[in-house]
Amino acid sequence: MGRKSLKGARQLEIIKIFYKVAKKEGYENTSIAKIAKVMDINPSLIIHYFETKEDLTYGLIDYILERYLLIYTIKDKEGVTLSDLQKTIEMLFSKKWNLLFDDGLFYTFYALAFREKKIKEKYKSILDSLRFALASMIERCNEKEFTKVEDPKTAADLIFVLVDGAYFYLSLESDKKAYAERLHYYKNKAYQILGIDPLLLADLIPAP
Amino acid sequence: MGRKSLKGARQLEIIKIFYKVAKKEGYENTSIAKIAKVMDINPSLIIHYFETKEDLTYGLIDYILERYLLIYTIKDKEGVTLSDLQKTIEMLFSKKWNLLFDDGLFYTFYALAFREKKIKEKYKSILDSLRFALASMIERCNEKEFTKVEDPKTAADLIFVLVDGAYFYLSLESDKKAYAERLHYYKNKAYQILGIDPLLLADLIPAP
DNA sequence: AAATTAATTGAACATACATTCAATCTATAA
DNA sequence: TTATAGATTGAATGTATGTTCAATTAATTT
Repeated sequence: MGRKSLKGARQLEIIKIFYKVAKKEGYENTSIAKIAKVMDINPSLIIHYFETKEDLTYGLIDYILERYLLIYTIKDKEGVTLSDLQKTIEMLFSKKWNLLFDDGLFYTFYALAFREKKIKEKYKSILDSLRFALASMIERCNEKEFTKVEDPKTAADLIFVLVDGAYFYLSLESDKKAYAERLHYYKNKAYQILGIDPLLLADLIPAP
Repeated sequence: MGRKSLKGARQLEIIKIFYKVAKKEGYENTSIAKIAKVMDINPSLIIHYFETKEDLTYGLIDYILERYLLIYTIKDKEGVTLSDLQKTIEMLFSKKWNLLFDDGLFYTFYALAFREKKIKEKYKSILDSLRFALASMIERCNEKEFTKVEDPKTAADLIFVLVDGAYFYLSLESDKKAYAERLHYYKNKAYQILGIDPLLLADLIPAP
């Protein structure tokens, strides 16, 4: 008996507002009081659902990493086609995910990982699972002889190094044309690693 | 007449302690009061030399970026040899600079760049100058026919993408062996880009 | 209707923060 | 020696922080 618990739902609501405020004003400028004000609730209610601010922060990190994982949604099905692999590459080198999660916050918590082991492990496991997913996709493409990639795991790693390295620099680039050209260049490098001629797939690739 | 100004020297002292404390406890946990306590001076003295905390933070960022630039010290002289280029590559793929500046803080302020235009410009200009320096080094090696790199600028960019992308992932890797192996692999990729056979240079490269 | 469980509020807490201002101390030049 | 400019202190300010606790309100079951 008693009242139905809203814990899960309420926690998510709070995290979403936390995310929203932190995106706008920065994580370090986002207090429990601010979140409460935006939600028009009492700050102590937030403490009621998350015992400490630390817990709340971990909640936000999980939220962001889940969305980070979500954007790539690398297919796990058996019936992988070359077009699936290609769509994945296109996705990795697009900037669609900006709509799903904030780069600034992603890097903020990445920086935090250097001092907090828990966060480091979270990030590591997410990054690993993405690499693993891409590697097994390449493997299945190999099996069906769509590709002939020698070492799928190494190839997947290298592609992600390109992705991460490219965005690290390009996030600072304000010239949109330069941005697009560079990204396109690195994308072609990725296709090269896979032994795929991007010209053959031209129909599916939007012109740069 | 009057007293000699200590401004410059004192500012540097303060920044160095700021760096030290922030490295240990994180930027967001480092207050003016904490810095003052470590230095055994009054907090208001810090405000006297840096009008606001913002100014102090910019000072720290400049300090870190200067050191970041310093570690690479790409030679600017005319007499560039193949060994100079090679030393640069070795340096880029070593982790020596950990002694000079803290990765965690470097990424902390990198994350801040997403919200603060001034910081973004600082980072961009540092990253660009490194790329430019490497590109012109390659060019001079081309002139002397040590290398035959088609597009030195693009090659330099690509090498830095490898560096940045590799460290982005590897900073989360705690397995030292895996860390070293991966780094070595990406370094070889860099040599490949330059058309240099790393085996020919084996004497200068420490075994992985 | 009564009992129970959870949601929510509101007041209060100690603490830490960046910054201010006036006062004092100290080195240097005239 | 005296005037002066800068170094340094110390007290004070107002604001924001995370967290606590008791009190109240609302939903659900018996």
